[in-house]
Amino acid sequence: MDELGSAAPAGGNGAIPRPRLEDVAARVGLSTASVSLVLRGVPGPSERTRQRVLKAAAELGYRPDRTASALASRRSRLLGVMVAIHSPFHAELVEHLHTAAEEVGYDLVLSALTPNRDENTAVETLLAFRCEALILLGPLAPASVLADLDRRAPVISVGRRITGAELDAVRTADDDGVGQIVDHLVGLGHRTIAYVDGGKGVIATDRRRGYRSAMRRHGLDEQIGILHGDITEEAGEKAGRHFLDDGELPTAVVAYNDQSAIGLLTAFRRAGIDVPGTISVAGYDDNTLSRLAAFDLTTVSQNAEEQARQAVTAAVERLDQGRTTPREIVLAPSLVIRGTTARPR
Amino acid sequence: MDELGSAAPAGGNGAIPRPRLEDVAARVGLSTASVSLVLRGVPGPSERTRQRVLKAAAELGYRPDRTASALASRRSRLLGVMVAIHSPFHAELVEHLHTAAEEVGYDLVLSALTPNRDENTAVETLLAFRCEALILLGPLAPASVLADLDRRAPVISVGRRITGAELDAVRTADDDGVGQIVDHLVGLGHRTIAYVDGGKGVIATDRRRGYRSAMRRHGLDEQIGILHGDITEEAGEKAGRHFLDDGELPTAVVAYNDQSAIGLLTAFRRAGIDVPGTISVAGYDDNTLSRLAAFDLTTVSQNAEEQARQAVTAAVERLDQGRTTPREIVLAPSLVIRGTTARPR
DNA sequence: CTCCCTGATTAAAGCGCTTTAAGCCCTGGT
DNA sequence: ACCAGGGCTTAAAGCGCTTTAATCAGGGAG
Repeated sequence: MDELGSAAPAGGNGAIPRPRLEDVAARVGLSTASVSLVLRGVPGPSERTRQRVLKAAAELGYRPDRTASALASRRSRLLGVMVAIHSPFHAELVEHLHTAAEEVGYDLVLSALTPNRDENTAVETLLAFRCEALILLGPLAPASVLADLDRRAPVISVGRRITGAELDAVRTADDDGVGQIVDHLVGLGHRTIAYVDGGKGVIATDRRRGYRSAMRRHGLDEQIGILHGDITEEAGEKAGRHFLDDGELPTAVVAYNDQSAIGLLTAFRRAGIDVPGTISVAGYDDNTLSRLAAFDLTTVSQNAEEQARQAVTAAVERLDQGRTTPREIVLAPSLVIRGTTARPR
Repeated sequence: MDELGSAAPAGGNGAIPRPRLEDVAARVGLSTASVSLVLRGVPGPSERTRQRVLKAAAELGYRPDRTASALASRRSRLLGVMVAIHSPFHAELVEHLHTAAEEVGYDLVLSALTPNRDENTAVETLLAFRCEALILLGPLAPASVLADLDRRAPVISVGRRITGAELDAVRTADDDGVGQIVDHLVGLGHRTIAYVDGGKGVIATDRRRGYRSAMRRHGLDEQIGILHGDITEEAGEKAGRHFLDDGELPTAVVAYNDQSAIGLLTAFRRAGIDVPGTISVAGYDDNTLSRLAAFDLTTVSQNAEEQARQAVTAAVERLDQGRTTPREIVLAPSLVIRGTTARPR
């Protein structure tokens, strides 16, 4: 196919330069201006011209040079996404961000967060690429830093509540999510429902609050029991062993997240305690692990797709529709009932 | 801090433009040429000039515009990485690619592969960003397509063996990896060692071959037993049930990958069969799951860090050192012994 | 015929950088 | 006193595109 000498430069070194707008223009005997208009689908050029240009471009294998057009148009049409590359949940968000962005004519630049690459580097990279807006997945930086950043480019925080800063934020109602779990368990007949905490972050605070108020709502104030924990599997395991040592098992345990819940499951199973026969366990996040048949964990889904969609919408509103007052979009999480919760006894 | 009006543009709409090279130059009364030289660390400018420029740039919060410099220098210093965003192994590779690239003065552009975003789009995006080389993680495209691509920009395939095409490839010796597992099991005293296959891909073929030849090497030709399977957890579970239905359990099972091995574990545990007491199980990949205490799976590590490093090196060799003949770099995988393998009986 | 549109096309001026060749100013040799 | 040479600095020409204002060819109206 494509037998024209037009084809391709060498990957080696003596590379033939890729075709430019000018080459396409020369081929059809038009100006680069016209070609540019056609290729961008701007109305103006006649139908005949349009066809000829399109044909020539295809024949030459022309691809616009993003860097050049970004420079000239002062618009990169790029959304920068900071992502913790190891997080399955972020992976899911990215997936949906891609499709949402494409629908509105934007492209994504991903900047990974790793043990050696902090939020600052990640963000500076995005800015260096001239991203027009920054979508930060689960940013940890203080609200004030994010606010400063927002002055350089619109910032949309995803998955984290921002307090005390005027910033766009998309998130799910974490307290509500935990509330749903508690409701579910109470509905099954549970009364002694313990909670394994997730530390001192904003999210952890919300979930803990959700647990507390749900318990109160059901008149189970007396049964409130919170164990220290964090975001890791180990924390869950430790909490599990704590329950076992204690002798007095609750009939259900809700964990801060899926990782922690899986730690609990591991501890219980190892001790020969049947889940959900003897004790019910629930997590939060609906991550890949929770879906494994080996765990089949009841959990709460954060609805990645909708969050992604809203984040892109927020960005577009600020970029193309001149919105300037910050917006907080809080979505309702949804309970995912699987095999680790059942009637007590 | 930073109380200069110099500070920051507005994230809203009436944004103050970011400082340009020219602004820095004006501030110190020099030409943009000099400032450019200083900022890039090119020798020439005097020490005094250097200091003044650096100071001014810092005061203005100047950040070079990648797009502009890429355009002007005809070098983007960008490596494009195609990554299956959902893969934990790829996440690890990306992490190390970042650090390796940074060491040689390159930056990464990630392009995600998702159910709705195929290899072609991913790659075209990278090219549109003017990436100088393409690092493809586990590409599925036919070798010929990759070879064509290589004509547009140097391609480095990671994790997959490329046959019949002149291309750079970095991978681990999959046959050797499985061989190591078999050796380990035989060393423990196992003789009936079954294998759950991974389908018909290049990698699956290599691993299967590794299993076969290792068994033969140990004079266990008679014991060779290969079950149909694929890359998923379900496949492992199915294989596990098959063993159970069959009645005749081998003393050890090696799975194509960790996912599949975890499926096996799930099936066995569910049936009340003790692992590794009654049967040993091993996977391949050393992914995040295998490390969970709940699984604690014996597996094979593909040494992400070294692969990443080699991939970047290969790219740099072609880009900056004019290497033009393709190179295949095959690394030795390493056995990771955990808790799912033990002496038989 | 002339004039004024209208629709199609394009010349030309950048976008924010890099890079090359030229320029300036000194110093030191003769 | 003159010139060569070295150390710094910079003017200016792009990089590959976009965009604005201007040009141009027709066509219908007057």
